[in-house]
Amino acid sequence: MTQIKAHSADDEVSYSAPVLKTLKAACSQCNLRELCLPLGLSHTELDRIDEMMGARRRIKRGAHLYSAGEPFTSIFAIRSGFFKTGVITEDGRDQVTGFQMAGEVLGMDGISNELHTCDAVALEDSEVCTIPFSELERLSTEIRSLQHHIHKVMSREIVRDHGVMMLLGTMRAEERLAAFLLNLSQRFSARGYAANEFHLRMTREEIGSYLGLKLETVSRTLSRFHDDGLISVQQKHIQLIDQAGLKQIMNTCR
Amino acid sequence: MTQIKAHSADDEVSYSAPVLKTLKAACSQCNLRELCLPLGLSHTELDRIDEMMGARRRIKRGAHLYSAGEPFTSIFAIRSGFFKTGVITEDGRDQVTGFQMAGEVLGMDGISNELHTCDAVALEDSEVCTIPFSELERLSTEIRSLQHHIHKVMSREIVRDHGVMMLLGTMRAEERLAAFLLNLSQRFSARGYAANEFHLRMTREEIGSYLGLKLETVSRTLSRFHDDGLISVQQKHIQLIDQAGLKQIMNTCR
DNA sequence: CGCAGTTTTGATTCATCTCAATTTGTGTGG
DNA sequence: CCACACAAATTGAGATGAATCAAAACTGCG
Repeated sequence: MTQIKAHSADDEVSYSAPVLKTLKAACSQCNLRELCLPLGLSHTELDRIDEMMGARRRIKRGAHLYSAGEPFTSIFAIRSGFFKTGVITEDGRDQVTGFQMAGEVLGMDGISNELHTCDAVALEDSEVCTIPFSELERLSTEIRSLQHHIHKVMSREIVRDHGVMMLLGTMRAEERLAAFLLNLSQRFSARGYAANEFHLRMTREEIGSYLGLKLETVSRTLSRFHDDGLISVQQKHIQLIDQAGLKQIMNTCR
Repeated sequence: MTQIKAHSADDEVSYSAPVLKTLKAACSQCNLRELCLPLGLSHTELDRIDEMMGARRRIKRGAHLYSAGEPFTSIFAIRSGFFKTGVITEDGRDQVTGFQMAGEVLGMDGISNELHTCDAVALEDSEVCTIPFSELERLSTEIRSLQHHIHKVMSREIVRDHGVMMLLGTMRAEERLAAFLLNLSQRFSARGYAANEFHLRMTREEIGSYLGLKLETVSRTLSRFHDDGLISVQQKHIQLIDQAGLKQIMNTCR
């Protein structure tokens, strides 16, 4: 259902290549390349990667890119948009495991059992590049820098997860929120967006789930930051006014 | 300092191979092979893997296998013993990110930046096989099942981390402890040890750090389990008396 | 045998959750 | 385009689970 939209990719009409070609992701043309791929690839290597890539897919806000339990075949590179990933237990508990934005890779949890182990949901209309995983493995036996890059990306995910464990295991609510806001800021600015003014794509409940807090606590803590002049909050619109102050909270709180 | 002991590996004296050979890990001889390596390797492939492997290393209880900030060159397969991994922030906060036992792989967090990002400490006298990572990458371009196995192992680590995030984010103290004990039990029994009687290698404080609780809470909760007839606790000696009851606590608590 | 590190247990405090009411925002259909 | 309904966010008051502080008991090691 979600891939129907791929045909209407309106930023691709200028291409003169045959229809089938326009459905595919073209890394060689992509300005996010340095996020998904290693540096220093030759033209031939890039061509082979273009060849290997699967279709682009548009995911409407609220739609699932994949769900826990589905068979795993591909990982996904986010071309534009914003996602959350999360797991749900039998007894209905929900844990958001991460928020992902353009240039980040989704779905690597599925490799271990050939099944996706979490849900990936678009938080705004998004576009992803499908990367058929066994194709990727095949090609990476020939392009060593590509192979190493896969390892790096997976390792980065592990390191990130350790950071979240630290956050959940040792930090109090204020510290968690401060860390969360600073992390978002840093990632937005790395993508050329404003570092201290952004729009939250997720609800307070989703933030809370990610940070191990209740939505009321998230709301209250944001209000306190607001009152203390650290940030400005108007619903989902956030301005970081005193980044140094937020950093201080992250460390000094205890 | 920690690798000095490698020479005294006393279970290797029966080998007739030259000294240098006895220092190396021999996967082909290892009964933990199915945990570290893919199934269905040919003799030639196994030989090449043996060739690629680095030295075995003995790590005394309390010694570091590696520390955060050290340059990354190898991952490690645990041959025997027990480890903890953890991160420490500048402001001195300590988070145990995992406990590892025989057959599990350590150090994959280091791939992303060529630096170890956490500490790995032996909780009992242990032995590990050093796997030089760039050698492993080289060889895995030739042995596809090996390449896929690396991906699986890393993916499994990501899935495990998500489980810990769920635990830290949504569970109360009793649930965390119950989940922790059941997880240990399951891993011990997968290695042929008793499923419901084991020795904790870590302190209450280390358990607490892993579970996001204070050591007093860990102790109290264990005592409560004991009083309720779910387990028997005598210091580090644990018996699971009512596994079903523990499972119930994991789910029904809320 | 004694000492240091670990664990247990108790009393109290505090941060976060829970429950509840209100306000604000958003999307849909008349 | 407005009004209505529903979802999201804010705010308050009170309950509670885990942290903190403190002291005692146990373990193992030199």
